[in-house]
Amino acid sequence: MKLETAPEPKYWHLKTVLSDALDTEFTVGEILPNERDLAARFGVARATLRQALEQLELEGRLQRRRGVGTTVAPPRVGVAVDPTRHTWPGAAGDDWQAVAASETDTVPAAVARLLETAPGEAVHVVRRNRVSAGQPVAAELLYVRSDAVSDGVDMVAADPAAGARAVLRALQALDLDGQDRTVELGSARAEDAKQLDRLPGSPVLVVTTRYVSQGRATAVAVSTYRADTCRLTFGEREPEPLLAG
Amino acid sequence: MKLETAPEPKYWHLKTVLSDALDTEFTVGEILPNERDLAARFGVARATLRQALEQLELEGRLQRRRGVGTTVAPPRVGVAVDPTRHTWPGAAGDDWQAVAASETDTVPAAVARLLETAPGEAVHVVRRNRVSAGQPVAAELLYVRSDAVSDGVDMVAADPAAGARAVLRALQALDLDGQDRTVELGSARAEDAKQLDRLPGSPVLVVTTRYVSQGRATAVAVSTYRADTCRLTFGEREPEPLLAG
DNA sequence: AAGTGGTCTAGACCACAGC
DNA sequence: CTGTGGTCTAGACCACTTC
Repeated sequence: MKLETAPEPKYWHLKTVLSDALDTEFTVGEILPNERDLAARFGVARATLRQALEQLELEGRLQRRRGVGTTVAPPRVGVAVDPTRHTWPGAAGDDWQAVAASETDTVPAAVARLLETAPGEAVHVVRRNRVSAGQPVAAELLYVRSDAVSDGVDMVAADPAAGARAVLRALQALDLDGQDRTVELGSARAEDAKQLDRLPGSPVLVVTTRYVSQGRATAVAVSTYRADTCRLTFGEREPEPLLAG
Repeated sequence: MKLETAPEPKYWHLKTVLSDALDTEFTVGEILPNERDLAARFGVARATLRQALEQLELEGRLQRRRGVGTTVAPPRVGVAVDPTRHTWPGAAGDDWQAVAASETDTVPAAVARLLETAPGEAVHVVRRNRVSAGQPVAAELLYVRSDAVSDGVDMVAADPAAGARAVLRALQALDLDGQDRTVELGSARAEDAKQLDRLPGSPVLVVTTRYVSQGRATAVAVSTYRADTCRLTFGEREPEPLLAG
C-alpha cells in the first residue's frame, strides 16, 4: 500500500513545523534548545535540522550566534532607503556615522562604470555605518569623484572620521540633480560582515545609489544591509510601529 | 613552526578560487564539470564544494539545474520596480500577465494590516507573472478590496485570466493618490517557486507595494522576484545595456 | 572546562532531464 | 538507462562564548 504523499523534503516539512512552533510556543528573544537536541527530538540528522534553521534565519525568524545559541528574532526593522527628500549622503539627520576616508585610483569595475570614471582617475572613498534601534544594520562604501570635492578636503587629517566628514560636507555644497538606485542580493564581504556583526558570506541586500550632479555621475554609494534583520522601505510610508501583536 | 594564516573556511577560499576561474576561464552559458569531479579536483568533500557553489548561485554567478548541470550565469537583469509614473498595476505596457483571479475573505495577516481590512472582509486576489527577456522573473499576488472594484467585475468568467483582467481594468478607473513599497529577503513558497522555475525555498526578493486611493489603502501587491537573476531598479536610471565587457 | 553553533567528511539514496 | 544536482546520514573536529 503506497501512500499518496508528495515527496516533500524533510527539511522543508521541518521548517513549517518549527515555524508554527515559533508562532505559538515561543516569544521573541527566547532561546531554543540546541541543535543536537532538536535534531534528536525530530529524528533527523543535525545537518538536516540545520538546513531548516538556515531558511528560518534567512526569513528573519531566527537569530543564531556561535557559542551562544539560537533565539527567536524580533520582526524585521523597517529602514528608510528613499527619504522622499532627495539629498546627498551625509545630510543632517540621517542615521549614518562616518568612519574613515581615503583616496584611491582603483575602484571595482561596476562602480567605475556607474561613476563614469576613467581608469586611474582618483576618487575619495568614505566608509560609513548605519545604526538603527541600537543595532548595526548597514555598512557602506561611498565613492566620490575627487574633482567634485577638491576644495576644502584635507586628507591628511589625523582623525580618519574627520576626513570622512570633510568629504561629506563638501558634497552638501553641490547641486544634486537626482539619484537612482538598484537593490540586489549579495553575500557579505569579510570587511562588511565584521561591521554588521555577522559571519562572512551572510546574505545581504546591496543597495547601489548613484548621485547625479550637473549632468554627471558624481558619487556612488554601495550599501550592504543585513538581509535577516532589515526590511527596506521606499516612498512615503513610515516604518510602522512594531506594536502589531 | 606555525603558519600565520587566518583559519579561512575551505568553502570560502574555494568560492573565491571558483569566482576567479569563472571570470577568466569560462564564458556565459558554459557548463561546469559536475560536482563530484569538481570536489575531487579540489580535494574536498562534495558537501563542502556545494557550500561554495550555493554562495556563487546566491550571488547570481552560477545557475544550477537538477538533472542538467551547473552553468555560468549571465549578468543579472535589471527590472524596473518604480517606473517614476505612479500608476495602478495592470497599466498598459507593463510586463505583467494576469493569470487568474478569485475572491476570498482570508488574507495573510501582514496583508490585512496593510490593506486595513476587517477580519472577514472580502478581497479580490489576482495572480500575475512577470516575464523579462523571455525568462520568468517574478510572481505576484495582488489583493484588492472588493468594495473598491465592485462594479463591472464578474467573477464567474469561464476564463480565469479574463476575470483577472477585469479586476485590473476596474482599478484603472480609480484615482491613485500614491504608493509605497518595501523590499525584503524571503524564500519562495511552493506555488511561487513553480512559476519562477525554481525549487521551493529559493531566495527571493519580496516587494510589497501598497496603493492608496481616496485616502484609503485600496490594493496591496506582494511580488516575489528571483533573487539570483534579478537586480531591482528604482528611479530614473534605465537598466543599462548588457554590453559591459 | 563546558556548551554552543560552524565546518567538514565519506558515504548513500532520490528526483529529474535527456537520450 | 545514464548522469546530473538535491537530500540525508552519522559522525568528527573547530571556533567561539560563557562560566
